[in-house]
Amino acid sequence: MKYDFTAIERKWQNIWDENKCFSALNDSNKTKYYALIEFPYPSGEGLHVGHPRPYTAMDIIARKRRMQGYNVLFPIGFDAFGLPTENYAIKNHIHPKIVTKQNIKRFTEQLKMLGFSFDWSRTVDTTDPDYYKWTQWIFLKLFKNGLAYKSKIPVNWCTSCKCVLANEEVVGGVCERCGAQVIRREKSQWMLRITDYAQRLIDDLEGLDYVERIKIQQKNWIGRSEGAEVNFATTAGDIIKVFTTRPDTLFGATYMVMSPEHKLVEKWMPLYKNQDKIILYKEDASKKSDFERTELVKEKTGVCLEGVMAVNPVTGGQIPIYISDYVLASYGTGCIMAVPGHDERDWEFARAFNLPILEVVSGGNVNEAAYTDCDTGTMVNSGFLDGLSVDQAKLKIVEWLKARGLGDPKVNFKLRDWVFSRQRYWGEPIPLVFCEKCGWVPIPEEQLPVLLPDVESYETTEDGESPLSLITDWVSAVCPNCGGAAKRETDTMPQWAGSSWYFLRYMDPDNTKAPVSREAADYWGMVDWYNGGMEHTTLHLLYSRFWHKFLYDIGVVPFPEPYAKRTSHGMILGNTGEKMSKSRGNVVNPNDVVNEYGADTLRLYIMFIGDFEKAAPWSDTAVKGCKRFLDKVWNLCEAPSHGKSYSAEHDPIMNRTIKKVGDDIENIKFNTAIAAMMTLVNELSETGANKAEVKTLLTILSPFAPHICEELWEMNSFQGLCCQADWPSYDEKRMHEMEKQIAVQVNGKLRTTVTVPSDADDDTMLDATLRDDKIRKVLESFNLIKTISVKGRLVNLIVKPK
RNA sequence: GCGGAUAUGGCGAAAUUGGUAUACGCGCUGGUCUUAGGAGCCAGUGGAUUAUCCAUGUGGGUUCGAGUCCCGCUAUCCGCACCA
Repeated sequence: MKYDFTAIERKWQNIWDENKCFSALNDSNKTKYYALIEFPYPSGEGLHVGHPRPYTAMDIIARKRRMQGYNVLFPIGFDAFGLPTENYAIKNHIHPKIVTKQNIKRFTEQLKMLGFSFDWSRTVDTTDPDYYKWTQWIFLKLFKNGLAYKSKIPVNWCTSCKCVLANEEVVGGVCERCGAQVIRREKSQWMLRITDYAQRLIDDLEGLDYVERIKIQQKNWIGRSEGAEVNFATTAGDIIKVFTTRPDTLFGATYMVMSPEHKLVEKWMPLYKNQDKIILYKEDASKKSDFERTELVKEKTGVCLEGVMAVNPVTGGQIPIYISDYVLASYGTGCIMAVPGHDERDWEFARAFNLPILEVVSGGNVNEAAYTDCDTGTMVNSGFLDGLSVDQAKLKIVEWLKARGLGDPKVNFKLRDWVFSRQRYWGEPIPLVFCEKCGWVPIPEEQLPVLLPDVESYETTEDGESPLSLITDWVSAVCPNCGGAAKRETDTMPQWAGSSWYFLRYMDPDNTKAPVSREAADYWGMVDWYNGGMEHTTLHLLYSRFWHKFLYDIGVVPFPEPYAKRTSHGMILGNTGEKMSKSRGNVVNPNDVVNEYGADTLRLYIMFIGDFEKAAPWSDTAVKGCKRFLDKVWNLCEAPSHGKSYSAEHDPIMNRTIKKVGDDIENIKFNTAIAAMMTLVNELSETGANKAEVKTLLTILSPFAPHICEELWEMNSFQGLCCQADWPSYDEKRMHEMEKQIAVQVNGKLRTTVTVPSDADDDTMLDATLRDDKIRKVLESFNLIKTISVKGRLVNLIVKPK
């Protein structure tokens, strides 16, 4: 018979579906296992060949867990709010709802075609009012707990489109759509106080099984640093607060730098002798993003605030104040004390502006470069700190400042609060109204969801407000508090909102009383294994951990962290190693691969392509190798000889392969698991396999290539379905061959190999080595000084000439 | 700039974690079968001046032994808060 993958794949997908093979049960006496992928954004382009990489990986885990006897939850859904759909709607005048529906339909077909063992009965869609009702509910809880607030913050503003732009829509300082100048403009936005959770978000990483680099990136993103807040008096009368991690260098502070947006810079405007220059500089800075400001190793720019001086609190000396764009308003207090002797950026700035550079920590040469070492230097030129180490000086100076009310120890985080509002249509409406009398008032929970109303046009208004603001009927509301006239909030939520809690909804997708019932949350507990892209490490992962901790605090969920284990996959690149993108025209559509080779081949290849954690370029020709492998499997397993156990000849490799494949799956080394199965099939093909061998092969291969295994399983009349078989066990004692080839080195260089029994001890190995002709020849002219033996590996002879 | 990573044949990669570098696959070469081959099967395949020597981006170091550990370079990729 021929391997007709098209017919086979459709056949088994239907059978699995009819038998509800992959439905997770909420009442089961089996141990639960929750495997999670990042749900896709249903884009108009459809699935591309990068999607199946993480999905296949977690499908392999889910299928293996079922075979190991777990009650597995492996769900799927759609993160469907967002910019691309909205932009498509604007361009083509189609309701995003319709576009989303079409895209989800297409994605569903494509995902089903690949044979993933998702529980389709629990599918969620973030744009479904039954879902976003609970997203709004969570927002209201945050609001009521003081974690949502309004604040003026700078946004990207397109001067021509008159709308707020996402950073991604700003390319090289101009608007991606129209090419007009983009400036930074202040706008009042809803913010979430994620910074209140900063410390817990760091601390609780401790007990989690995340890949180490993910933990490191999260910690660095949150960016905790210890230091002090120091008050500097000014000749204008105001106090400037600065945050510094190096209070020990306070004697070396020879000037100050404020961000151009600092409130005091504006307040002091009448005092300046060089107003024009300052206004010009502020304007220039507003055209640059934070990224551009700190990006280049460029000449430092800035302007002195002539007319105002600051006072160094320890020396009492007056020092000048500058504004410069290398100081960001969003970090610390938006103002720094500059210590050019011991900070690189300050040093460069001081050089550019001819400012004095003072040495206050000895050990370097501050005329050559900033000396930033904290471990070895001693304090100098620092009055009462002289002679102390940096660490001692830090403690003493903070104590000194505190006693005089001039400063305090302070922990600072790089993490900023989460900008939560968007002036966009395609997002969850923020369920608040503004009442002149009562302020911001939440919509009563029983009135949720606040439905997204239909609009004529999806573009933002002239002054950058959400299109919802144009629907006057909808905007005008009654204040739930006082019954007076009120106005609805017209901003919507960012796409991150829906994806911050979706994994909870899968546990209990049809609940109309709560986002998730306590019973379901108790049973399913933490997500056991969450795999996703490295690009989500800082934002999505952090946002969802934050929301989850909040839900834990208010008693919705019984555990403080959402994900027990987190791994990440690398990207699939185009043929030439570049990112796959529509504009490059190198996107590979999985449908084409499935039509030509079948879903099993695609799944196998995408897992074989390379290290799962690293990026890998797609190759059209290399796919064939996996198809050839499946052809070989088909030929081997079609008609095996009878045999209830492995043949003596194949016993070691059978046991070894079971162990290797099982271990490799757990360690996300799918590529070497497949290589091991290829080696096995090559060996079995030489002599033919028996029924027992075929059964094991099909079982361990089935998580990777489930359809062909299921068909061959049936052809061999094995019991039940392959996907419901037990994961095979192996015998450690039966994994090894009787004999082993070991390396023989002379002075560390390989000279020959000898064959010894696998369990040979040092003496036996040495004996065999010394009996070797080549080695005997060597020893005729050299004296043996020392031997090093490594069991089962090598013998190294250290020799000297006679 | 800040943060995270990577570098091994013509290509994707592997290496029991300090012990025979290049497993597995692609490609290529030769053979075979065939009316035909862009199918299948068999053999070969790191390089060279081949009894040996040289090879894991690059320069040092530690070690009996280094792709793996340490120090210094170089190059590349990802993220940077309103893309998802």
